[in-house]
Amino acid sequence: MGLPRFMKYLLVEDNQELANAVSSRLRLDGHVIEHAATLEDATAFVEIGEYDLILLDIMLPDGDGRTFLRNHRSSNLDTPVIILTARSQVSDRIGSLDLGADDYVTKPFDHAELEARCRAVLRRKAGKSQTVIEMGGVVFDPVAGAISVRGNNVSLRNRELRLLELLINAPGRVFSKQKLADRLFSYDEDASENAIEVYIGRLRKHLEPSDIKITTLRGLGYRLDHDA
Amino acid sequence: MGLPRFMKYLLVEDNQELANAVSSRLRLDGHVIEHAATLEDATAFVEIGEYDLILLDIMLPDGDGRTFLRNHRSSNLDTPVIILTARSQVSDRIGSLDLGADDYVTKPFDHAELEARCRAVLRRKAGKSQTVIEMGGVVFDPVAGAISVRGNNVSLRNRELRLLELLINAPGRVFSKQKLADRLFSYDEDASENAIEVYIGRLRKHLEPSDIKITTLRGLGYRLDHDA
DNA sequence: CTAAACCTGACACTGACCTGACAACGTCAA
DNA sequence: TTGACGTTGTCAGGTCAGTGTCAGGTTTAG
Repeated sequence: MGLPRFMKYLLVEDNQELANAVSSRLRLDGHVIEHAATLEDATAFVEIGEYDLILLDIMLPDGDGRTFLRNHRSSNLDTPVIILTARSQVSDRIGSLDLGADDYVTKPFDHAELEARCRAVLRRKAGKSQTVIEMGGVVFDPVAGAISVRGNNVSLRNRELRLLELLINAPGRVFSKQKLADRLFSYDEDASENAIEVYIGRLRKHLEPSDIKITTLRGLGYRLDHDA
Repeated sequence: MGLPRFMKYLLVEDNQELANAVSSRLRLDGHVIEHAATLEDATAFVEIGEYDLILLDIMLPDGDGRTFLRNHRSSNLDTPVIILTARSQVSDRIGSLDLGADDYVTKPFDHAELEARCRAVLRRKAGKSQTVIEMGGVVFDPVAGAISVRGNNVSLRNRELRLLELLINAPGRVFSKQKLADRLFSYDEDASENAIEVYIGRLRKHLEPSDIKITTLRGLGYRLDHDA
């Protein structure tokens, strides 16, 4: 990777525990992290320093993270921003689209996943801001929560969308049904594993015209593949 | 590959029976296990010794395992942590990912599965996201659940894959049929030793075009060799 | 040479997975 | 409130890939 090795991050997050965990993780890789717990702090930080990447929580004690993002963009600053958002309805994301978020990660997240996203965004920064994921005839816009297959807009339901989101962000990787269920359902919902099978089926139907297919690995899980 | 063969584990678990089972199991592979039954003990252990991997129960008599995890992370220690959690505590294990756990296993678990997770995490740690193992024309990608032999993708079944994983992680080491059976099958499955012979045969067939051979040592077991 | 250990093609079975149908639930407008 | 509508998870029935056993053949140690 031709990227500079060490980056400077700004983490805007009010949950102290989560902030500590993320910070210490990223520091292990040699990055510099500064942490703001409020919008006010974040604004102050940005005025003083320069950052390579901003990790931004949406729900903050003194306001909506999107206001920050909007102000940031209107100051003509192109620092890439990754949104940290709670397990959410699609509607939460709509609106971030025009504000110029570069990517988003839904809590809870694997740290490996967060790191991967950061690297991806930083790599992209060399070129232009690209938020949509395109693959095998499928265009997936995570921030808007919409997909199109071979040019046709397809409206996915909430669960289908989130399932696709999980799979397409790690193509070629196996997800056990257990893991998918953990990510799709919150703890008070107890859905059977069959629910996952059903959703995989529904999603497959939507993806039929594309070159993306979801492979079943019996006893292991599912994997999204891009067949040539 | 490249990994030290013997690791030092810290097991934090208050259930004595389970702790013994896990310990003795891992010791069979030559690893060193230290066992802490309380948060207090665990903290003491971590202050004194260095560990390659920590297995951490969430519910402990003197507090929540996540407290430990949080402290551990904020001390900038990057020892990988795998959470052990009961099936019902879904929210626990999800939240733990945010706190910097590397993986989680739900009780009750197969020992085979626990071992697989441990290997995966250790590999990830050592190889900096280089998770694939390459050897004698065989590329083994545990995350994708796939292998390729001389460039051709080969789809292995669940059991074949796990058998290969065991062998390729310790090339040159002899595994008795008994040991392989222990690793491949859980307690409630009682397969004959012949099943192992069958799987070895099937795996050999897949590996035929490669430079990897599985050698039979009569009366002792099997060994994976890389012949020049 | 003999017995034990190992190999392997064939086969039956089980349970993991798929899918159409449906009921429960929430939403929205009237 | 009512009813129409979209979404969601369960269920039951069917399919089939993966699995382990077996029987008979082959190899090896002593």
